Amino acid sequence: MKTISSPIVDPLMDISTNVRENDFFNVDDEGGAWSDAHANFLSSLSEAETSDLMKCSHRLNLKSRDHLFQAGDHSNDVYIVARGCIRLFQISSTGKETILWFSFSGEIFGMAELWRGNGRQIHAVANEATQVYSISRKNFTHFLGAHPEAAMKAIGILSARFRALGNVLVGLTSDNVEIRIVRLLIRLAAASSGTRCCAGSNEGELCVNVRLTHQDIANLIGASRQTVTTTLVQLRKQGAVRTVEHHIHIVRPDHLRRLLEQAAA
Amino acid sequence: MKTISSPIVDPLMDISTNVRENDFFNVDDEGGAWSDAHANFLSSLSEAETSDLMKCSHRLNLKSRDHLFQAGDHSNDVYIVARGCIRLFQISSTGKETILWFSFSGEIFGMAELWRGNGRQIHAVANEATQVYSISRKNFTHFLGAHPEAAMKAIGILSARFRALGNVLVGLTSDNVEIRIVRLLIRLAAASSGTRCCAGSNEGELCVNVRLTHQDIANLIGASRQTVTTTLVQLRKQGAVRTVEHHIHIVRPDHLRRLLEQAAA
DNA sequence: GCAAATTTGTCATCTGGACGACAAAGTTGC
DNA sequence: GCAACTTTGTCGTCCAGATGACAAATTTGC
Repeated sequence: MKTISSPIVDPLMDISTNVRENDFFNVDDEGGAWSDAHANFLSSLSEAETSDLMKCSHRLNLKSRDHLFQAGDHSNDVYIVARGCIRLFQISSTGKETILWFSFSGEIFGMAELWRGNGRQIHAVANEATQVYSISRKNFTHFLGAHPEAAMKAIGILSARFRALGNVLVGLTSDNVEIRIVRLLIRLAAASSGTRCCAGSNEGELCVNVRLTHQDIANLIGASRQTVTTTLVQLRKQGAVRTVEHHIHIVRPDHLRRLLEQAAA
Repeated sequence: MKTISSPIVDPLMDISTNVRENDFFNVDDEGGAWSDAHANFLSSLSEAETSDLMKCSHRLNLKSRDHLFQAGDHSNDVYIVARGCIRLFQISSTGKETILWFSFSGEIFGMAELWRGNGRQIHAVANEATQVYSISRKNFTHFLGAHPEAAMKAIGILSARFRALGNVLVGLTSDNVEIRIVRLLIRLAAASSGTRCCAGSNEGELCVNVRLTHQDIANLIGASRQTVTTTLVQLRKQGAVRTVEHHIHIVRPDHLRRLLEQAAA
């Protein structure tokens, strides 16, 4: 739980609480690939590395729903979230949106598209008011070359992301909608745990600190909006979750855990 | 189309034909992420890099169906396929197999799991008689540290793999089984194009040079074996594909391309 | 503060594809 | 070369979840 003290770092950047020791999260797919994947890149860097990276970055302010880049764009920057949340998604040939990822404070994104000439494949949109640092492809590859340690971390993050996506894929082919929603909520609770919940949360409750419409959830798990609504109503009736100020709280993590275990049996 | 001439490189390693200029493959998801992802890591290295890497590798011979590693294993090696084909898959909590990937000659795999302590998450099995080079985690990270260029290539490959997986995910949520099979065949034809087809192939025909049961295809696209059989029979009746010596040939690439276009409209 | 737009909740209807079952064809190992 | 096993092909049945439609509630922007 360290606080970054480098003077170069923006005061916005108080991402001091990426604590994921909560035992519950390990229920999720074998060893928390999801948490690894949401590792805080920025805070994993040394002071020298952070300083070097910040020197060649500049900050962008995004309002909710602002587009950072779209499929087809030829921008080739890497971004690090300073504060807020970025939604990364893809549009299929039939026009359907599939959300691949949310990037929270300290997370790096846009990396996977650096080494390809054909422009972006995915879309990046601010999910709420968000500040990001942008680093040009040239500066970033130069940075990685100069800091082999950081390059290893980048590979590690990319790897974790890859594994997480693999798990989603497996879930998609073998779990029903209810289980997929439960998994998603647990994952998002873990991923967003770095951001503090403004709303009061009761004892033992987990906060999924992302603003999500049912349509968003549907796009994340590959289901229809209606089915998501119905399933969520059920979970609420069971007392497993509740809605607090536009986001979901997991009231009874143990209940969700049990659902997961039942599905496996 | 270069041939590796370094004396350290095994004579088995005649992967001189990873030609992917075939225009057809670009039909596939915006810009051939799939082909990038199946990039030949080994032949992309310089002679000095190859030599360094080979020094610390040792070769393994696998019979068809031999297990290289399983989920839970604590082996931490990276592998490069010398010849043959490795199937990489995951088993869900309900026991269902999902094939994530096939690695062909020259491709590197096992990388995504280097940076995690909890052992393997996926399974690697020889899909046919296969030779691989194995490099220990320690040697590999050391190698990457010493060769920043190679590290960049590794990141590039990981990135492409990541994008490819993202595309599969999108396809899974928005395409029906027929389209998913068509996409798969096109992708595999591109990926396996480095291996020459022993069977005679007619003019304009593409060879999917991997031995696959219908069950395998089902595990790759998240469908049932029966549906795959039925769909494949249909495609065969349409004259789009044919079966040659345990593998599939795409007789009329244009026909498949048209199916894809229709689905998008 | 109110109109417009978005999101939620709940129907009834329809279907792609899963699942089980089984025979025929093909493959493997001793 | 034959027995055991695996894979293919084809049924009929069934259901999770997609789709469309609409009213109620909530949010947003001027």
